[in-house]
Amino acid sequence: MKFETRKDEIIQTSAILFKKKGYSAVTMRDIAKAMGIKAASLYNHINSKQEILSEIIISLAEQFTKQMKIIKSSDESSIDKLKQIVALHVHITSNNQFGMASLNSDWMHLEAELEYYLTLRKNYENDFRNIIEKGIKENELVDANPEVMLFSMLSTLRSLYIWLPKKEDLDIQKFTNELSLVLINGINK
Amino acid sequence: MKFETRKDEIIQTSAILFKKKGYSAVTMRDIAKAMGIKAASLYNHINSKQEILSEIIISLAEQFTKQMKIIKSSDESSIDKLKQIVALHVHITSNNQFGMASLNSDWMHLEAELEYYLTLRKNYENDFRNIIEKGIKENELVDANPEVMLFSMLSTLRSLYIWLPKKEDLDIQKFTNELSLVLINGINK
DNA sequence: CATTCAAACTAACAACTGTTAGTTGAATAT
DNA sequence: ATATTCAACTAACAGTTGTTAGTTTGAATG
Repeated sequence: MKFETRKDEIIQTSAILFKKKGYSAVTMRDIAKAMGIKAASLYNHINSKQEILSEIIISLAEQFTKQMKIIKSSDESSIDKLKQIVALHVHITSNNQFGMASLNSDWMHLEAELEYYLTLRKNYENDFRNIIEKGIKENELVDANPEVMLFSMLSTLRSLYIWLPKKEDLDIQKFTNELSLVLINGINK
Repeated sequence: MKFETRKDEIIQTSAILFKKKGYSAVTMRDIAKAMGIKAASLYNHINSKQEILSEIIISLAEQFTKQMKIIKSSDESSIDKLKQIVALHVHITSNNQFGMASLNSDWMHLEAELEYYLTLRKNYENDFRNIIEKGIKENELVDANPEVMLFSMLSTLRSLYIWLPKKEDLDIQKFTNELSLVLINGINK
């Protein structure tokens, strides 16, 4: 692992610890110890513990928002858009295993940026839902409850950070295809 | 809400707070305040904060284990067993919205009972996996990666505690059927 | 009426929390 | 050589943490 700046190193080190124990259970002294320095030294690079969490979560949330904007305004079929969403989640998660844990488990500990995060998430879910609803309307998808479809897909995609690390020697492209298949075509023969 | 004992009331009240902020961010004073008493008074009924978490999580994990044992040793088809697993998760989660949040998010803060919990979980996942693999072998399920199938279903089922509460006026039976359909048959027309 | 007892209370503890202030030494720039 | 900057340090803070000890209360029981 290499780091752009010392601040970046603090953030990535923190993300590892946050994934293991959660934001609240990790102390500034824990983070410092993991870096081989004293807690007070961290403040030469960051302003607060809160800032660390915020940097981890917001940057990831903005990546999702940015890519979703591209996906939704493309002119592909609904199924293909859904496949692209699957690929998006696999891609970001495989590159940010630890940060994604914070995004999913510690977002409620955001303070100044909580509202902003919730807006990003709401918009993302709405875009996702619209793609599903259009797919149903245009007879690409089965006529089932779109809310249940959204819930099922999103739950799986949001849990990727738990599963991806367990398969270290994973072919990402292959996994993306397998996952798309299961999510879209189900498991019934 | 009514409670069997005062200890029970502490556990259920704690579960509500744990869901909102996580185990580590909830203090004994928070729990006491929510009950209208002082923190020290909690210790007339419980031995430690840790015990509260343990009671919440282990009792739920044992419910799953117990029911899985029944499902796996029945002589139904693999598909029907999977449908029963879906129903099991919906049932337990709808009755334990708050506790399920701890089970999914705060299990790593177990101490004395951590190992026991991990054993229960591992066994549960193995039983789940065996049902899927048998389904593939007997041509009931598509010949896709069973690990991906397990991951996808289990992720969705484990996230139920987040989604169920949002649909207060939900017909549980109907929801169970819709969810089974999406998980098993997919969303593709 | 006296006694018992569960369940509340007050007061305190030692350890730990995030954070600030001021200092030091080494590397870099002038 | 001198000055500046960076990034570490020590020491300390005020507040919070889980928990213990000992005490009071009020209702049920004898």
